[in-house]
Amino acid sequence: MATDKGESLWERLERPSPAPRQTLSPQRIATTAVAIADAEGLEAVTMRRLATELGVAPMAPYRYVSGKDDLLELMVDHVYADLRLPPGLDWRQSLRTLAVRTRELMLQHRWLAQLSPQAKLSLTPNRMTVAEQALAALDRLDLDADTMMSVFRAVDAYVHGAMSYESAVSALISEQSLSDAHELRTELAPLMMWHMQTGRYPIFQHYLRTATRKDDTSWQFDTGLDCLLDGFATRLGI
Amino acid sequence: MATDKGESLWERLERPSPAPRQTLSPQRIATTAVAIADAEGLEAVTMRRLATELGVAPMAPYRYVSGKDDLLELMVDHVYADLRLPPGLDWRQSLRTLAVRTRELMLQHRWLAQLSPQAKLSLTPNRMTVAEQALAALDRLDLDADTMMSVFRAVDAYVHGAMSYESAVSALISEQSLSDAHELRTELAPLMMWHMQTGRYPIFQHYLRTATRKDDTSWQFDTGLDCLLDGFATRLGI
DNA sequence: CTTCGATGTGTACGACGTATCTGTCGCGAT
DNA sequence: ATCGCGACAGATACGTCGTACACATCGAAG
Repeated sequence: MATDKGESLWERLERPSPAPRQTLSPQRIATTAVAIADAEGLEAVTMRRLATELGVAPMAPYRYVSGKDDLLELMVDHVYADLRLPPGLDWRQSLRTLAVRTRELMLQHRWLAQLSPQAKLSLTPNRMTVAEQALAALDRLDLDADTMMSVFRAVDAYVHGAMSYESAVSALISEQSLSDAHELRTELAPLMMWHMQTGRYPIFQHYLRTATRKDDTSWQFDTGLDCLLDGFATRLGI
Repeated sequence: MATDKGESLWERLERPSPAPRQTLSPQRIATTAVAIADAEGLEAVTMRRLATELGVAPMAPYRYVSGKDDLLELMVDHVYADLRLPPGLDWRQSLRTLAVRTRELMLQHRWLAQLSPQAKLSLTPNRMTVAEQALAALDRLDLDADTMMSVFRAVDAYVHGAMSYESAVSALISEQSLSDAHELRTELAPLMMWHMQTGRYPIFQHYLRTATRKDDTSWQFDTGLDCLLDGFATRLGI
């Protein structure tokens, strides 16, 4: 009923030609969606917003992704394309750079660590490639298949868990447009104070008073990671 | 305009008395919401659904929780009340039972592991208590505050990361009403086959063919955990 | 009896994901 | 040169969600 409304010819000619076709592609959709998420956070990534950004009708992207879940998978795969492991490293160097690079990736794209677990689970080509590279480094050790995989998974679990926490904190910081972690703590102080005033958390309180690396997230990440790697070394006999 | 519509007296008398007041409480809200999530998954937890289940108008719970985020925090705190560490354990036993109990909690409430990281981050009394208990076990070791916290955090990160993965898989299983993990694999087979046919993942393929504990998620969890604990032991000199 | 704060109700709005129908382009076969 | 078809994008609409806001109703204190 709206198509044959008063609009005729001239108006229709006025309308920018529906583009030389092939405006959309999974590539373009992925980069655009990632750009939105990088700039304004995951909650800004909306089917409608994506379409607007692409200069296209709300339903258009559905030709390429079956729904929002698909879009998220596409985004994950897209950013993981940047993650490659240099060859020729021993198992420990491999796992370590895997972990560190993944962390860097998640710091660059904070939304990555905020995705729901099932979006991160996705068996995506670029994620598979990363896994394969890490497994390749472990394959030389003559571990049985189960152990090899569980070593890989343990590192992956640590990285994701640690980054979930770290990027939730950093999201809190930028959400309130605070400049650094120290300001965050003074912001959160009332809540923390309330907890502490109950006197139920003496050791935690002691930590808050005496710790000197509360803001050194890299150190915290690396320390835990190195412990984990030490564990593999001792338990599996290098 | 709807209040003084035709409705008069008899209709108003018919209306069930607005209940003897104090129908709602944070407690009741939490248990009800948790029950919904346990039974039908996190996506079934809706403000409207919650209200219906409580026998109350959609906006009523807002007197007690400021929004959906608050509700999620309340739910997290509620289930963590069940998690206590027995006293008198050494540091390793403490961290291990902390991890294992947390895993059990997340298996009991699969939605826990599916929450967005910022919902899990919440500084909730019962979570604080758990942390305090774990830190207490570490406090006897004379580590500096930073190291102590990073040990605790590493275990927490591992647990959350591992359970994110595990419960995403188990959600996939129940989502398609498959009876066990083996059926899942035959269901996922086409996708996996497609990946394998590319020939780009030879080591992964080797794992799929020769691994015998692919479904033993407890073993996988415990193995990674024990490696991590070994790592603390060696790196920190017990 | 009146007044008041605490508590639950009713209604409504805007945003979101997405099903479906319709129009239009480009290309290969006739 | 034309026709028709399949791939592509537009337009519209529906149902559901979170939640803002104004109102009604209760219990108890004055």
